[in-house]
Amino acid sequence: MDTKIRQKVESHLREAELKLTPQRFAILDFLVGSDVHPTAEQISEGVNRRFPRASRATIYNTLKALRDAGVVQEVYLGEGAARYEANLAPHHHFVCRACGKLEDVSSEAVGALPPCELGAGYAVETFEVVLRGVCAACAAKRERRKRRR
Amino acid sequence: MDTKIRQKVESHLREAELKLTPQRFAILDFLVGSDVHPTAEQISEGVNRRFPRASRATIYNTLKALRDAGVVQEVYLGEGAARYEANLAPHHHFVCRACGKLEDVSSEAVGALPPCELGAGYAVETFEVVLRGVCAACAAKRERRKRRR
DNA sequence: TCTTAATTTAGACTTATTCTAATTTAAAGT
DNA sequence: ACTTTAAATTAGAATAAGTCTAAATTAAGA
Repeated sequence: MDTKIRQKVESHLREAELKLTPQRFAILDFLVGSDVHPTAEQISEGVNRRFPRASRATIYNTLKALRDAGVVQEVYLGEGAARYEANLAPHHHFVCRACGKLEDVSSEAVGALPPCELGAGYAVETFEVVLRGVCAACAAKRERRKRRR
Repeated sequence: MDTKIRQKVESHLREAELKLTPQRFAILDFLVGSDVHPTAEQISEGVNRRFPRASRATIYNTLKALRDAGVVQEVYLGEGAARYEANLAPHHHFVCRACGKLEDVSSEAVGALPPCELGAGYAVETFEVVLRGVCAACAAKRERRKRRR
């Protein structure tokens, strides 16, 4: 494992006051090195290609612990399984209607939400935005198809 | 059933080119009359208190059909089960961190998203916002608790 | 090294949802 | 009203995602 990533992972675990177990290293390392927002199932497959193996319970326990520690984000899009990522920069998501790809969108790109009127007494602390549409690659494909006609 | 709601439900079903079955009436009627974003399970319980009964498969099939027809919205918050509502006005959601309550937030209250920079070629068509924080009722409760000390 | 609380494990269990194949029915046509 | 038929409904089996349990292991502090 890349030493730099290993150190990053280690500091995350320490920060979260979690024991530094090989399983946790493996899971968090896998997530740090992934940009596809894998499901628990995919994380399990990826991690278990090599030593150390992690049981299903450990995969779920670890993901939950890391989520609670604010080290990973859990994303629900209603496609069955939750998806995970280790992107710590505040961000939102874009889902392509055509290819289904899930991409991160930086918080800055979305900008601040206009102060919303929720009635007196409401305190909004965070917000998540899911943008839906067609990604550049799919849009280009469509354009080409159109031109061919 | 209230004649007005029945007509509303009927026009929705016709619009969606769905057969007008008693089960569909019952399900959609239940949703129109609910403001709690029930789960499929809760819809099943509510509908099956009285005639006509609807099987589990029908509940799910109907909700999916209505969702595809744009008549109901399916909301996923990662709490296990999907939740449903018949609010056709464009809107977003607020989840209270303290009591877990899910509330609608009108589109106007949230306002337009600032034109986001997703890179060339991206076409954003819709977006959903989930606001999280503390609702007025819970905020008041906390305030009272604080003062008592 | 010893201790202990935290962690991991296999596998059983639960919950949410989908599937299947047989039966029924809404609605269009006569 | 009566027939027809594609669509819808049904009970229950099947699947998928995640949680729980209780025993075994282990990280980390004394």
